Amino acid sequence: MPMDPQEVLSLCKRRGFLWPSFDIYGGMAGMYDFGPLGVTLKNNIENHWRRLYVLQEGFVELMCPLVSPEPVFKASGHLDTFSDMYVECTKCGETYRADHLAKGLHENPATLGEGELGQLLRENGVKCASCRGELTDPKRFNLMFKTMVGAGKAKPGYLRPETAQGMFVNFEQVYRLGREKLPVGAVQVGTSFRNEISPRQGLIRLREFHQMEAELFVDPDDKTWPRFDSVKGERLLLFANTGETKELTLEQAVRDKVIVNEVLAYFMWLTHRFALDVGLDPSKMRFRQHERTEMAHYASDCWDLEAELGYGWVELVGVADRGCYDLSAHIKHSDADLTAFQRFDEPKEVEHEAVKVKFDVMGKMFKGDTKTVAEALSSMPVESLKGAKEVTVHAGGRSFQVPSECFEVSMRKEKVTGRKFVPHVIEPAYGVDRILYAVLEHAYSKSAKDGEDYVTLKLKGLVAPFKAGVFPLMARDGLDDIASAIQASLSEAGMHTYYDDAGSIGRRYARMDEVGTPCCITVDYQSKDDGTVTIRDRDSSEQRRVKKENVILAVTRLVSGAGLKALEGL
RNA sequence: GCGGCUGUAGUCUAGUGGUUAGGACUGAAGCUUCCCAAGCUUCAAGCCCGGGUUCGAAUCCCGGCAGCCGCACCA
Repeated sequence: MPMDPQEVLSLCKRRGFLWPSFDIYGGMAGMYDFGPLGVTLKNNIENHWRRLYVLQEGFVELMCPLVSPEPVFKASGHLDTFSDMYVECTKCGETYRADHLAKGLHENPATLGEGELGQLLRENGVKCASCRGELTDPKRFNLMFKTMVGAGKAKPGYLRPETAQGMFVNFEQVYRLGREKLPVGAVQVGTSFRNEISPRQGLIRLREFHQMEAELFVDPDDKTWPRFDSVKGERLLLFANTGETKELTLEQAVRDKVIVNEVLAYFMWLTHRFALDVGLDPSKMRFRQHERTEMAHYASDCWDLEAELGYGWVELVGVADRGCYDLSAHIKHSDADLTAFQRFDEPKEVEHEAVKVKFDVMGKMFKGDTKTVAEALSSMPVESLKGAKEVTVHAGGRSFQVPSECFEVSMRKEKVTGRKFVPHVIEPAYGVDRILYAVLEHAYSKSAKDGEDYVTLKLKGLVAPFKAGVFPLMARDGLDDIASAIQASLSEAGMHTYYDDAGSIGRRYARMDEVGTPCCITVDYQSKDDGTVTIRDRDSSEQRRVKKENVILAVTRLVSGAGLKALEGL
């Protein structure tokens, strides 16, 4: 039975995980405040992710500004493709994507400006599809928040719609700091912004949200990953865009070309691993391959990790092979050298056919155009020049007839010490808020106790905000002193705990169950006699006695999911 | 952004154009040597915001904001 998200969100507010922002001023759609438990849960999720990507896989972490100058998004394509033009019906108010209406009227309507597009629609007499009413002029709506940086001659700036660009524009630094070797990867964990038209569904579509993105720069001719072998027998459930659904080992998936390459497969596996670690239910998870039409045009393959939630199947993570698109775009717009260089073991003598321009002949013929023509000629494929009496060269918007006296094609020897290339990018992009919500929903468990609903959040110890509750059975007779000392020792050991001496013991257990605390320590009268305390496991609600000096060890074991039997001898 | 539905303490909810908006849970203080939301006493907390109609509006109307559903959107 699907969970009602309202119920989960209600618990989130009640217990201090998160709630809609700016409530006292009427609220603002698409914005959420994180409360004490939500912040801790988010930190725990993010830190585990760092453990995998930074510690285990060796990515380096960056932190870049949220506000970026316009050229960044001109290069990335966000300025053009992230903004859509709309027209509205003046009669019934229906809105349409202007470029969709212009389909068939122009070969590429997406390239037109507001004015041109408006004119095109008017000339062709396009009317509202539902009521035949007149349409307004196209209006641009960009999903990026715009601002101005500085006063006076202020420059436009945009709140970043993804963290990825920070890694791309810093490729030179990342490559250099990685000692100029590939593969090299960078990650960024932080806030991004999209001015969504209609935010919906709680944490699923926010205007201000959190991402954990990794950009792995690889040699296009070597899309392998050193740790692949250790996981190649692991299985993933794959919904391919061919319509087939298969459970395959990573090795099979790569061999059968279901997944385009090894490194992509590896990071899909790592994503799966991460999802299990933070407590997502494997029976409500799948990888879905993007349809060819849905994939960005430059991507060679893209898979989403989806989770089944009360909202349906929701994308949590996208793992894409983005080819050389991002770095090439920044090379083109910035003129920076965002390439990698692979030195050969031995320099190679390479012989190849090359065009040699005879400037003496050409200069007399083309005068001031010589340079332009020569450059264009040199960049033409050698095959098209060989044996030709005359070739047509297009340069500077003009055509030139160049006779063969002006050049010759000959073998040329070159010493090549290595190859220079634009790395390809493998991008695993995680949506923190969606993952956090999915973790909560998958952990949400309701049972009947004395005819009433009893809610337990079965969070993994790894992500649980509190690792243990610490209670004196009675807040007197010295039980409270013992309990306080135990809490202090757990804090010192780095564990976030919750001390509670109020109300009945069952109520205190219930409070902890509802926020997913894996275990509770209770100091009772026996503790005074023999120095033991009880430790209760959340999911079974059973308890064991352990010596109070072993409490840290006991909590550590329960948090790691070892179960009560791991407490033998403590 | 469009259309439909909705908005009462932290949560769930009752409510009639008319006195002090009712209940449950939660929360707080206390009592009860008290291990699974027990019991008792006391307390705190609410009509989304702004206009209008009316002698009088939580209730009717309009606008805004927010939520849900559908459409559109989701590089």
